[in-house]
Amino acid sequence: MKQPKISDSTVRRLSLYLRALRELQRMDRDVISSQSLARLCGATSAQIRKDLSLFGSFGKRGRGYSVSELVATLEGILGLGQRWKVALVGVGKIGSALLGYRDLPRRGFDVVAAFDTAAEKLGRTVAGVEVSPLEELEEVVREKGVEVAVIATPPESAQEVARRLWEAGVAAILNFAPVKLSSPEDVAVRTVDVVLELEGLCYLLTAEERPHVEVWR
Amino acid sequence: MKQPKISDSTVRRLSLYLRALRELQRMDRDVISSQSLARLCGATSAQIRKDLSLFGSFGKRGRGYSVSELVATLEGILGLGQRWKVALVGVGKIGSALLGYRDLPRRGFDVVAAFDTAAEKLGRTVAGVEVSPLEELEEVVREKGVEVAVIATPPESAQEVARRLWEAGVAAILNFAPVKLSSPEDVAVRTVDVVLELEGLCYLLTAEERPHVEVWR
DNA sequence: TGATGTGAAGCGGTTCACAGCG
DNA sequence: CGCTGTGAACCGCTTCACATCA
Repeated sequence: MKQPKISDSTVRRLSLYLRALRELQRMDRDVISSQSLARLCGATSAQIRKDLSLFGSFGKRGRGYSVSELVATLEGILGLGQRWKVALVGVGKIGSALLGYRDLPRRGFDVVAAFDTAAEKLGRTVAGVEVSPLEELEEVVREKGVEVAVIATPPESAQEVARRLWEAGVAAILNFAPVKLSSPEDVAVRTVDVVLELEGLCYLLTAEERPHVEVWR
Repeated sequence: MKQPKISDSTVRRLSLYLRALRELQRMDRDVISSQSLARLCGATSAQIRKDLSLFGSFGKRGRGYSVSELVATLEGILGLGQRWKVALVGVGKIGSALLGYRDLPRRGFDVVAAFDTAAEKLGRTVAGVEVSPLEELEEVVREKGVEVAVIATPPESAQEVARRLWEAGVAAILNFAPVKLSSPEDVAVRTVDVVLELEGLCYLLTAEERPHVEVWR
């Protein structure tokens, strides 16, 4: 099976499947059909089989999939066979919340460095990680071998921080600042914007209330 | 122009355009072409024109769009002409971070109620909002006229909380718990899962390193 | 028998290319 | 002349339907 082009939505779903499968694993379920799995993660069975078939065939006809095997397979595909070293830039409200988020180490992500500019935060240790001054970013990132970064700075600084991160060798960035980051194409960036999500929900609310407007403006 | 079916990705982009346009407004820019706007938010000019054309025609040929008019138009489309009352369930790390997040009120979302089960948090006021016991959810939600809710509870409680929310009349839910919420189709749900985003990034990192694997498993 | 794996069909979103208009 | 608005072409993801095989 050749390594094909995988769409972003497929990758998202693979993560979704994995999340559900781990849940099943905790419940000691050891075999599952694409149909049951579909119900658990809000997909369709055909979609699941198609997604998996992009990488190989992992099921047994007439029976279904082995939960533990499929977990291992998906972890392999997603690159979760290793632990990832994460740096956090910006130790404000969101940043601190992430530092204390137990699911990160539990799922293979170790926050090994944190940066901020505010003098009163420097040197303090939050959830076992010392907060370093932003000037030392390049140095610490290289020294500790950081692979993934989370940006939780104000929007004004995000682009600049991002540039410094990838110049220091970070190739994946999760951005919580509400700005579009422009980046070289060999750097992977995803942005999470809470307000944007809320706005999307509100569109649906107001759209329902006006089901058949004739002229828009 | 009839009210058409708008895809989720279009709605997301409209929010994206709006974010960039507000930025432009702050810089006193008053007219912009689809092309320049495209550069600012990582889209294509054709995409922007197509998206907008679903709702009407708002530009001037040969000139571009009026920034302030387009902001107003998009706010109208997205239902942001009003302020929304938000309830927060779960005042842990993420919940507290959201309570203190200034962009919410700034962008039209007022957190008017917060709930938790932990006795030591009850009655305390976080960022101007009193934390109420979870039992009072229905009562407070109805009393205050809450329209939108944010779930930031542990995953085990999320589904139950969600059900109670929509039974109390909440029609839009932003969910930070890493579980698939099943909901009636007249309730809008979006889930933000930080670990899932990180996993997606890691796929790209490892996929780059193995550009042409011949046999997958 | 029952569920997988997968070509083929269907569909919806994106891009193209240009007519239309200020 | 420049940029919008938009039908038409294109492309890729999703769904269907069934041959396949444990």
